[in-house]
Amino acid sequence: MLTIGSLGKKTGTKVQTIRYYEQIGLMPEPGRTEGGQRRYGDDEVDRLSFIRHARQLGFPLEAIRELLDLSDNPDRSCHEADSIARRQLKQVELRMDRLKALRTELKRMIHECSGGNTADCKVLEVLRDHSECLTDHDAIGA
Amino acid sequence: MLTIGSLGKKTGTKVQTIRYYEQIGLMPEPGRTEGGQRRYGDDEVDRLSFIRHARQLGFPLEAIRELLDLSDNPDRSCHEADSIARRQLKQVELRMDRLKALRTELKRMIHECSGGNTADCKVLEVLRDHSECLTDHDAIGA
DNA sequence: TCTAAATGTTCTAGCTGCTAGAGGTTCAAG
DNA sequence: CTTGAACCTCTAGCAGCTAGAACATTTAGA
Repeated sequence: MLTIGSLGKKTGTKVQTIRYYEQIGLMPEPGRTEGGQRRYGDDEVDRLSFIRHARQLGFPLEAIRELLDLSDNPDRSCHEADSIARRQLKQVELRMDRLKALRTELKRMIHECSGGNTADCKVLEVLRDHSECLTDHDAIGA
Repeated sequence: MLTIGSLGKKTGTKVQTIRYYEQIGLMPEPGRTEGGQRRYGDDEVDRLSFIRHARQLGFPLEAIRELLDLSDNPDRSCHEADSIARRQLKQVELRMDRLKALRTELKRMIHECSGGNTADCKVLEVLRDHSECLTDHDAIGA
C-alpha cells in the first residue's frame, strides 16, 4: 500500500494534483488508515499513470474522463477512443498551424528591428499597425 | 467619442474584456458621461488595437504592459522591445517543438488502431503503457 | 414628452488545471 | 516516547477572460 506521497513519486504527480483529481472524480476515493490518511494500491497507480500520460499528450481532463470510461469497459467499441484521439490530433495540428503563422510574424518583426530608440522600433510599429502583417494570426487562446 | 460597445466592435474586443483591461491597469480609466458611462477617444482605440494585436501574437499581458510602456516613451532604447519579442519567439518555438512530438505520438496511436473493441484498442494501450512511446512528450502546460 | 429597447453600470462567480499556504494531525524511525 | 516528515482539510490564487444578476442610462420612435 502506498501513501499519497509515494504514489506521487511513482507517477510524477504532485500530491495536491492527486487530491485534485480525486475531488473532480477522476481518481476514486481511496481507502484510508484509521488516522484518515489515503492509501493506494496498484490499480490506482495504473489509473494515475494513464491520466498523466494522457495529460502529457495534451488531452484535456474531460477527454481523459471519457477515455478512462472506455478503458473500464473492455467490450465497448474502440471507435470512440479512436475518435477522441483524432479530435486531439486535430487540436494539436490547429495549434501548430497558428504557431507557425505567429513565428513567421515574430521573426519578421525582429529581423527588421535595426536598433535605435523606440520611436522607430519596428517591433512596436508592427504591433501598432496590424495592416503590416502578412499572415492571419488569431492566436488568442491558442 | 465612442461607447464601450463601439470601441469593442472597432477593435474586436468584448466589452467585458475592455473593462477587465481597465481593471488590471492595461487600459486607462476613460472619461465618463454624467450618467457614468465610459466614453473613449482615438488614443484608446489605438491602445486597445495594440493590445489586441499583441495578444493575437501570443504575448502575455505582462509583456504587453512592458511593450506599452516602451511605446509610451519614444526615447528609450528599442533593444528592450526587441528582447521581449525574441522571448516570445522562443516561447512559440518551444511550444511548436512540443506539439510536433505530440503529433507524432498521436498519429502513431491512431494509425495502429484497427477497430474492434476497447480490450485491444491501441489508443488505450499506448496510454496505459508509457514505455511504448517513442518520443519525449512532456506537454503538460504547453 | 413619454416610453421601450438597447446598451450601459457594478459585482460576483466561473472556466482549466493545477499550485501554494495556513493551521492542524498522523505516522514511523530511533 | 519523542521528533520530524509527511499527511489532513480548507481556502485562495494563477492567466485571461466570460457570463450572469440586478439595476441605471441613453437614444430613437410614437
